[in-house]
Amino acid sequence: MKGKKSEDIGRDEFLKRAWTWKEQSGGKIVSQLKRIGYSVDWSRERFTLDQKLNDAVVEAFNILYKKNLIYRGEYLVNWCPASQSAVSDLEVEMQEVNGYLWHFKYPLLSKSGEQLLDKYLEVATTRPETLLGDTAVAVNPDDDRYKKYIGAKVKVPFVDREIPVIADSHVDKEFGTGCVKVTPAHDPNDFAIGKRHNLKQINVMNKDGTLNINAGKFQNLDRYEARKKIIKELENLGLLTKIEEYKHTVPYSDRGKVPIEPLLSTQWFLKMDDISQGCLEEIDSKKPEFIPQRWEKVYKDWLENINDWCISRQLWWGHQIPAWYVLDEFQDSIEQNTPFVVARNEEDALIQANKKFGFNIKLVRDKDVLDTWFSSGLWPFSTLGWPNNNDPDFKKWYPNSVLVTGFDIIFFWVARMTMMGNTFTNNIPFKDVYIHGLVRDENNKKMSKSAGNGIDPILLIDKYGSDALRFALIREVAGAGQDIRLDFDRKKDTSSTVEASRNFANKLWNATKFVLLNKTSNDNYSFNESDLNSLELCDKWILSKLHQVNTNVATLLKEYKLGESAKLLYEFSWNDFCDWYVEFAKQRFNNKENKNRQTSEKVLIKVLNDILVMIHPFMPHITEELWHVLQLKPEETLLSLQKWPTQENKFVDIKLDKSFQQLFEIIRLIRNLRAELGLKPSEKVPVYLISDNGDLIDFLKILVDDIQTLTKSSEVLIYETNAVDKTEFAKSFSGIIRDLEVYLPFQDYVNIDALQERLTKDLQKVNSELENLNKRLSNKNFIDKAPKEIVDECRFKLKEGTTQMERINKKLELLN
RNA sequence: GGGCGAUUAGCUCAGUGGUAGAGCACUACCUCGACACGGUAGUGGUCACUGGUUCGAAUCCAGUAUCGCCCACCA
Repeated sequence: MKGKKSEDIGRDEFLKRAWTWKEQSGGKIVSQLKRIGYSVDWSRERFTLDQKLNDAVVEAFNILYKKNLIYRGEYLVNWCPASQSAVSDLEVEMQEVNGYLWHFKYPLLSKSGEQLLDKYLEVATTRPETLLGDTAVAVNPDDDRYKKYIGAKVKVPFVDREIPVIADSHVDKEFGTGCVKVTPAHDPNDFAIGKRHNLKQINVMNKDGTLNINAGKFQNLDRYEARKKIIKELENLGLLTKIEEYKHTVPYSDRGKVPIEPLLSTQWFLKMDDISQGCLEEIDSKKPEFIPQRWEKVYKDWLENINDWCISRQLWWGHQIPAWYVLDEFQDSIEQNTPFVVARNEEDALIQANKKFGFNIKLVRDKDVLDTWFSSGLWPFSTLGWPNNNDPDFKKWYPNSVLVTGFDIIFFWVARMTMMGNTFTNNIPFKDVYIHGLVRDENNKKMSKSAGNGIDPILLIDKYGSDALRFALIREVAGAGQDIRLDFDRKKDTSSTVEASRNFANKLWNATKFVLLNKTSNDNYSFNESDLNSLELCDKWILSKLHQVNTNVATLLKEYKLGESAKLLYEFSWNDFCDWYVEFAKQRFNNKENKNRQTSEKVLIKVLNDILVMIHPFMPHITEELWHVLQLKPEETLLSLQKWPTQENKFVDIKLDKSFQQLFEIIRLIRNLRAELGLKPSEKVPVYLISDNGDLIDFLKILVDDIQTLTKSSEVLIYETNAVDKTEFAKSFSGIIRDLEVYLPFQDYVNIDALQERLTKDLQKVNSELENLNKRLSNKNFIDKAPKEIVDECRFKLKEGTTQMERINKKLELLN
């Protein structure tokens, strides 16, 4: 095991060796060291600890120590025998294993003396080897079976220790035999019982997981070998009564991947009660505010049930604990010594004084280091110059605005930062905590290094580009912190979600190409008075749309709705701008006599510019590039530094939006009718638009050329209802969009069978819809209780549906 | 054992009281001067299940199932 304490190679040597491991560990060592403030010194080929960060850590330790929040004590800690270090509760992972529950008997002694009775108490355990450290047997005080034995003694086999039978309400009468062997030095539960009953703590294990001298004849055996041997010998003694198969959870070390051993040892602890209490008070007033909100409960629950934090680690990397011990010439162990903690930069003075006065004492610094999360918890302010509260960075940027992170790190990091921040700066270090989802693999499993189910982002970046990957992930995070299941095809290294984003990037690229091809001047895109007067309807429409998208995206971003923002921009760019506006613009550019060409250009550039600026945070590279060629900006002028585009309110025109919406529906209907007739784009036929809505007629007349081109019609004829004789359209397909009728006369049609089939299907659909509407409208309750608008809408739909049905019937008639 | 989230088109997901949407995939047509990584028109769904509230439920409530995650000292 790398960095194993027992090798005792020394801190310097470790860092030297770590340098040689940095490659074979795949960067793991480097990232771990960097995270706690080591930097890479390439010239000296070693890692060095950032002095400023180290000073901050020492300062923090001192403050906490002086407030009596840090203490050193002998407690049960989660001991990882592989890395030979204590680990915190959070680094323990529970794993379900198929194990056994062994039942065996402890011989009872008579109450008066040492007389061995012919009676036994039966206990059950999953870890028989710990019996060597037993100091009591506990029963429930209300258990009638065992009441009479409370106060008696039993004899522990092998070590021949006489231990008392005690009563403790923790014991469950129903489970196992109802008798629990109590091993205060090797089980957290038993430790608590031991405290309550003042039991001796007998440690039977060494730090590497082998048994120690207290284990008697089992000394030096590994914990699992000892288990086997003990079971065998218990059986030989006739004390083993039952072996039950038993599924239970065993704590494993996250770090060493071996079962944790609860071990009695001397460690440093941080008292959490007061600190967490402070944060609990703050969270009541939304400090910090969690987005999505549901994580607040998770954070709160954890703070409410927190235990003291074991902050010492027996590792070589990290910030060494700034505590010193005085040893006289005969001592070489610090275990039993009282430490004293000194402030930063005082160590030297201490050593000097010691020398100067010729004290014949040894000063030894604690060898342990701090849990990496101790220094990470200081990160929001230690990186801004703290403990110097007058540092300009600290003054300007603290508290931070938002922390973006995954939920897996709420306890490790977020809570530690809020607690440290609250303690040292009287401030929660950030206003908002945005918790994003995690990427899952195609089997819905969390991606992790250890499971090996990760997706190498480089594969996707090589194939689609980093902008595409970034945009795809943002687009998918829509459901506020919902996990992302990437549709990654492992065999082909493809993902259709990322591919769609790549296509979008390509669309932006080509839209910009179109604009550049048609650009005639290098003027900027700001409008003057004459431009405003020569804006056409479609210009006004796209500017109105742009304004709305702009404000909506700004609002969504403020609410951290990143996915929705991305989707909105995607739709606006592709559907409104590329599909419709660019097509309108083509018309204007193709018309050589167009006097407003300059204005059209300006609108086109303005809209594209704003699209690029708004999409920039989502697709930084391509937008930066396109923006530069569009605006002819020098390399040093960065899009990243541009302000969010502003729009003029006067461009918003909801009525115009609605008119265009109807226009699009009309165009789609014409295309649809042409498709039904099987007309090829080259086959041009006239189309008749008929309405008694004067405003609509005026509107359509202005855009008549656009309708003609976009529907590939030979002619678009617009009439008022009473000005036309509908019998002329006897042989025509028709449709209706609100108050406008569309007629498409024709000579021939193709694909009669297919069309007939489809029309019949349409008819069925409309019929069932009408049936539904009729049912609702004939329901008295509905008429009475539903809002008027809904009822009216129903009536309108019924009318529309009836006309639709007539038209389909007519079409079918014509086909026969 | 406790808690949280998910379940909607073949796939990945939006939609949170008025009768269902997007992208990909699929079908047909289209190389038309930005783009085939494209355009146009389509096909495709008992909104996991069972009850309840309501004139009306994918949407609100209760329960069930499946999947996933987090927390937890039953020896």
